Order: sequence, then structure tokens, then C-alpha cells
Amino acid sequence: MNAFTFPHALMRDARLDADTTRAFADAWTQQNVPKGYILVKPGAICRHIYFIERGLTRTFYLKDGRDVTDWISLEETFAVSIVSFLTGAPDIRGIEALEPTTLWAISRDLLEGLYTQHPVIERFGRMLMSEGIVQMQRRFDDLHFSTAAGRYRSVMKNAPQILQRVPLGMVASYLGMAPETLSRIRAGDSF
Amino acid sequence: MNAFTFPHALMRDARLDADTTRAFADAWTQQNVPKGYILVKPGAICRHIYFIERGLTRTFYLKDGRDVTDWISLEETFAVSIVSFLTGAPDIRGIEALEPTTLWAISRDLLEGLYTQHPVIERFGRMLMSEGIVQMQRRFDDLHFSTAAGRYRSVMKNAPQILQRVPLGMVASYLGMAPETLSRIRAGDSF
DNA sequence: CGCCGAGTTGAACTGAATCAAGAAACGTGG
DNA sequence: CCACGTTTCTTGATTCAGTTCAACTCGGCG
Repeated sequence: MNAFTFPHALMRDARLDADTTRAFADAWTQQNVPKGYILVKPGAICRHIYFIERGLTRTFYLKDGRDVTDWISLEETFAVSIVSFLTGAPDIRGIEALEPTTLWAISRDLLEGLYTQHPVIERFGRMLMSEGIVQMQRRFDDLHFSTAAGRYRSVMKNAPQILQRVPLGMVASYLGMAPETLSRIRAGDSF
Repeated sequence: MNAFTFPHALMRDARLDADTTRAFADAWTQQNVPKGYILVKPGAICRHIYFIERGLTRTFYLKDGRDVTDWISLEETFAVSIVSFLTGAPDIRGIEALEPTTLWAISRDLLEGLYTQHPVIERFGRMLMSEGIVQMQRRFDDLHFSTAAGRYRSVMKNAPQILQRVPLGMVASYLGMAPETLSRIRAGDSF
């Protein structure tokens, strides 16, 4: 069994018994990957969920030849190409470490086995998906009818570390704007 | 017990035993509401998930004094103000029937009880959330870096009934554009 | 009929993209 | 530790997609 603590709120809320905790912890594998490491290739099937202990990752894809950052996962959160993971089909999205990153991975197969054996882990999975929906809704709202400056303010408020740790170009595409626009907003050019 | 068939794929996949099916079916209540009926008031807590049997609904909110349509739920799909339902907190989003609508409602309390009593229903809940994520991701992708015309094509391809059954202004805000823009795209004005 | 909300069409305006140079910052090898 | 090339970021000028404002048309309904 791994010397493994799972600090995420979802895990704390799940209140697992000793046996379940053990089975769950055993299913996760630690990985240390360097900056730039590709955890999931664009166009491949995403067979794992990753929990970031230290470092950060981005989910990205190519759209009309340009690199689009779809999601950024910081410490204590999960990284996954969610549609691929859930459907088992390939997806254009890949996952890349943006810093040297320590993470814990669990495969879909193992997770589904745990769901069947331990209903409380199925509950954990449901809460994880629910939390994902809430986050996606927030992100969607930012994109639906707000200005570039508004989206910048939103990320400044909710996750300012992103702006320090992620290259400007990637943050810009994450926010759905051109890099030049983000540069100008950040400089305070009348925006 | 209701004479109740639940035609959604998620339900079929769940493979419930007779006892569970009964408990699950009993938890849902049928409602018939007229066009324009407000199922959830904007600013209120959404305490139910609705399954649309016939008719359609929209989830909407006011942003800077203008009405924004956030989601449209057709037959055989669910309508819910998801963040409010999951967090139990009020949300700006409300839900309105856009046609005379027959739907089935289940309360959060009853659903959580079922989750605890019937693990297979918890699985159903997990799959429902997962399906929701996949749909939101698709919607998000449409909004993130595509043109107004591209978003129109996307809805034309995936749910053309929306364009026939929902007033243009609501479809426009659903697609994140001004009503005039949608009108012009639809007319084929060079877009 | 005549009103009213919904949709259309036109013209002007604007936020953000694009195109194009430079200026910093970064890392790699000498 | 510096020099070099490469990538990232900034700044300016121009263009363009889509909004806004305004006028007009159409269809439904008292």
C-alpha cells in the first residue's frame, strides 16, 4: 500500500472505512514527470484520472492548426481528458505537465472495479463528477457573454497562480482570446 | 406506483432489479405545466431534477438586465439548475417551460435517500453526472473559439428542432450572439 | 381594424483579431 | 558566466466579426 494521503475535500467527505481506504489507496500509482511531459497524447484515449500533488498540467488540443488550452489543473485537483475517459473513445485533447509534476494516477478499469466493490467509492465518483460539472458551469458562464477583460478578472479572482505559473499564450487561449489581447489587458491598456 | 417508463438510455443501462425499479419509479412525480410556466424561479434553490417527457424547457438568467438562455432541454432529457441542485444554494438560473410540457420530477432529498439505499441508483446518478459533463464539454467547445456561424451550424447539426421550436431571441442568447446576428446568419447573409 | 411582440434589414460603431516589428526572457553550449 | 539563438511577450497599426441602434415588416389577436 502506498504511503498516501488524499487531501482533496471530496476524499475527506467520503468517510471511507479502513478496508475501503486501503483498496482505494492501492489503486493509485504515483508518477513524477518532468516539465513538458505528455501524459496523454492528443488523439489518444485517456485511460487514467490524475490527481496533482505538486506541479500543474494543462489539457490542450489543436484547432485549425492552433494550440488551444482547454483546462488547467493545479495542485489538489484532477487532470483528465474527461470525454475520452468517460466514453472510452479517443479525443483530440492531450495532457501536458507544465512544471515538474508529482501526481497520482488511477486507471478507468481499476476505478470501475472499485465502484462495483465499494459503493462508497461510487459515491466518491459521483461527487467528483458533480464537482466537475459545477466547475465547468462556472467556466462556461465566463465564456458566455463576457468580455475579454471580464474573463481576465475572473481568473485573477479565482486562480491568480495560473497567471504566474502558466505562459501567457496558454492562459490567453484558456481564456478564449488572442495572446496580444491578454498582454494588453494585463498592461492595463484602457481595457 | 406510477405507470412509469423511463426511456432514457442511462436508465436502460442501469439494469435495476424489480424492487429498485419500484422504489425509483415511486420517487418521481408527474407534472403537466402550461407554456410559460416557471418551474424554478431565478434566484431560488432548485430542489428537483426534471425529466422531460413531452414539451421543452429552458434554463435562463438575467445578466446585466438581459435575458440569457443557458440551456435548452428537449424530450427525453433532463432539466435542472445544476449548480443550485448540487450545492443546495440559490442560483440566478431559473427554469421555464417553452411549450405545454409533461415532465417527471424527483427531489434532491428523495434522490439522496435512494442513493444510500440502492447503490445501483447511485451508479445511475454518477452516470447522469458523467453524461452531463460530456454535454457541457461539447457546448463549451462550441463557445471556445468558434464563430457565430460555426455555433449556428453546430446546433443545426445536433439539435435542429431547437431552431423550429424556440423563439429566435432565446436561441441567439443560447448561442452567445445578438438576435440580429442569428437572424442574418439564418438568412444566409454572407456569413 | 390597429396594436404589439417577434423578426428582419440597414448603417454606424467597437472589441478583439490579425498582421507586423521589436524587446525581453530563457536555456544551452561553449 | 557569457554569447547566441529561440521562444515569449509587448506594442502599434489595421482589419473584421459581431454589437448596437434604429427603422421597418410581418403575423397573431384583442
